[in-house]
Amino acid sequence: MHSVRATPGEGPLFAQVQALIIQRMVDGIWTPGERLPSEFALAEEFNVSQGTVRKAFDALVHENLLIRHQGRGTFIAAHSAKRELYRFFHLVSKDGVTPPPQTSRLISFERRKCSAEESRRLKISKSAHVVNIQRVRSMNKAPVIIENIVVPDALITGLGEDNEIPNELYQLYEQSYGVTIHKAIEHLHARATTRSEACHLSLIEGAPLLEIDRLAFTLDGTPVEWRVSRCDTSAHSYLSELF
Amino acid sequence: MHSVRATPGEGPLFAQVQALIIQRMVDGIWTPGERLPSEFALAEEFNVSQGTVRKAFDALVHENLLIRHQGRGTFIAAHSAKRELYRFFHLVSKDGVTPPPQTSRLISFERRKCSAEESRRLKISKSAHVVNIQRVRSMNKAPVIIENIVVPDALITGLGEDNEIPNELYQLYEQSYGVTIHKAIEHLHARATTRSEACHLSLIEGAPLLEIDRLAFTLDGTPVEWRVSRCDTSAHSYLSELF
DNA sequence: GAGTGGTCTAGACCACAGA
DNA sequence: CTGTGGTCTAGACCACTCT
Repeated sequence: MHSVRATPGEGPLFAQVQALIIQRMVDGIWTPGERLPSEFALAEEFNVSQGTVRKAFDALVHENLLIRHQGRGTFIAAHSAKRELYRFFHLVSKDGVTPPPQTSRLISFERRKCSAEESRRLKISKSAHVVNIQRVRSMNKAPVIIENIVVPDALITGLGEDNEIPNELYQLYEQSYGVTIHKAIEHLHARATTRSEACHLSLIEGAPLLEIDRLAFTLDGTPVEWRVSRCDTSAHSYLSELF
Repeated sequence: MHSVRATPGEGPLFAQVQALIIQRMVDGIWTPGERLPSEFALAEEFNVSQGTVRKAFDALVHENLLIRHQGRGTFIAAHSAKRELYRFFHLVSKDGVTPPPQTSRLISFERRKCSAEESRRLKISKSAHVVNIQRVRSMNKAPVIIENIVVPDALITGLGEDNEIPNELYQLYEQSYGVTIHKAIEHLHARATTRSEACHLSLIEGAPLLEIDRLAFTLDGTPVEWRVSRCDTSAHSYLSELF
């Protein structure tokens, strides 16, 4: 069969195996939560040794793309509320380190043509449409974050029409639209609260706010969501661990 | 010799090898920049196979503790200006992503008894002494950050007496005092500029500032430095990548 | 018990650096 | 040329899960 070796591709075998696995995820052949064939089965299919498949798996596990369970098998990683909390939500309460439970209140929801900036950030055509969600997130019943979320309409057709908008959007993208968020880049600034923000967050106008400007990407590097969160950091802080 | 197997310790062999290697770094037997024995040499010493040593090395390379050079050997990772920039300095210019060159201006330097808060954060005795540095960092000649740095005096005796205080302190800690910063935890807040900060940063009082509260740790988890940086984020942003 | 991943070993060959 | 890490293979045994 020589599925891998017949097309030598580039570089080490394990990297080629890795790329093939990722490609199957991108193509939707393997979906989040699904169990992969065993290491030996894949080794036979790709005509490499089991150790080579293992090495490819190892790398993908480190990238949070696969999850192994001894005795059960290897699975495509899926977003879960718990996982999401730690990976993509870095605001922690000031004293304890525990991320408090959250609720969201929708402020506005609209489907409209994208702005020039949105077109640039999301790499979509200037005439494309987007879904724009604004909401306030509360922790322990106190409003803490005001979020402005922009997603290309094409990626999530029908969102908000027949279904509720859940707290954890990334699970929704994944489960309902087959869009898996894999990476995000955040730019943080300190900004003064505007009048309308002050109203939503029970702050005074001009108070310092932490602004988190996040662009989220799928597996193949396509930007999927642009989210700007403005956070009241008087009782919380953004946690960043450097290794 | 069965150096590893004779004392079965706990868990997998490669993890024990890993721990032994880390211990030698903590003990100063192997110092930053130094070349380690080859995989085969260590395998013989520890009485394991070369593959097991390799697996231990792999993990340590992922943790930024070792660096491999094909054909040359494996080395203890050392802080370099370039490495430091990417690992522990996340402020980037707003437009380009390139971290601009920096200069520092010393505001104050003193050796004194630690405060209660400093004792708590640095886990040192309430009667211990600390070195306290305050300085302003500029990027492209404009003042951007005001830093307040507190280090236990015991760890860096003599600092600032006979030598200059360099821009990159972590290199100094490592090279002059054998203290290697391996991990840091940062808590970010938005804060209003105080009068004295406003003066140093050429801002108006009350303008929003990004405060970075960082605790830095050595290999064995000892806190070594407490640093609070207050940043003007009008032309820069704190970059955080989530995977 | 059968199947899976987890660990460990042993040996082969390659690519690179340095004397 | 020698020694190093980089890759790949093959096979053994263990620990865990499920039926």
